[in-house]
Amino acid sequence: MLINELAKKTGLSTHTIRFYEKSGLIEGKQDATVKSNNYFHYDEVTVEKLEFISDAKSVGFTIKEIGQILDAWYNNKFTKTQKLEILDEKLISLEQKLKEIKEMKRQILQFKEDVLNDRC
Amino acid sequence: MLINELAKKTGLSTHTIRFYEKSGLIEGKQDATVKSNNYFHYDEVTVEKLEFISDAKSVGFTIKEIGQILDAWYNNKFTKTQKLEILDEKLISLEQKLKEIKEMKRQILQFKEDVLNDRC
DNA sequence: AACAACCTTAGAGTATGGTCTATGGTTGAT
DNA sequence: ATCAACCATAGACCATACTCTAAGGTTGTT
Repeated sequence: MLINELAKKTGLSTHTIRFYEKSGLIEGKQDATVKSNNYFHYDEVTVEKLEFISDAKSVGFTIKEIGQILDAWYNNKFTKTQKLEILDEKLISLEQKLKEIKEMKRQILQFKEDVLNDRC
Repeated sequence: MLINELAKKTGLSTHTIRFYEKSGLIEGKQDATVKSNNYFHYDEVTVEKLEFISDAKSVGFTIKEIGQILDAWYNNKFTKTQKLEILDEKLISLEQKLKEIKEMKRQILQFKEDVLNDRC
């Protein structure tokens, strides 16, 4: 599929998709047999990747971190051990985020108590 | 205390503290009886606020959102009902974040499985 | 008095993550 | 052949959240 269809499928703008491509998160392919244009083609894996990118962004991962995860999963530029290391590192940071969010919830619930009891 | 001591107590730079002050998150007081300078003084509540700001930032709240929470807690520019509304809104967004992070954890564990079983 | 170590404001500069515009070429339906 | 709707690249512009620099004043110790 071309970029417009990819945009429609993922809900991202073509601008954003191009930005992610420039950032190395995804990659389209040009058809060597076609010489009249230089259009890029994207596959279903790219759709999956973009969906993952959206999810990963909303949990606070940076573009760089997301690139690492995608490389660990889809690419062969890392050894098995390196891939596992990267993924474990991300799991640890997710655990950390979970802890922080739970603590923040606790704190905001306390704020609510204070408001309810006119203590502030 | 003056800004330098505040910085040491909170681990934030004076630059960052001034940025937060300009953003309306905290507020120092000038001593009206002293005319030779215009130094700002900060109290223990400001220390607490800055600690909260750091925590709130790490769970992904923006400066604007943090300002709202602090206003809901410390200020009287909102009614009780409005305060509770703001805090509930933040609790909902924290729940949402928790869900997203758990889902991301699940996904990365799946990636790990795939790597371990040479499926990628 | 002189010096380090503080204080202030104003504004410039940086990194991240987009978002938009300009320019020019291609495709496909009429 | 022409026109809307696409495609590509390059680079400008934006918001957020800092981070730093410049310029000038104050304080406290020697």
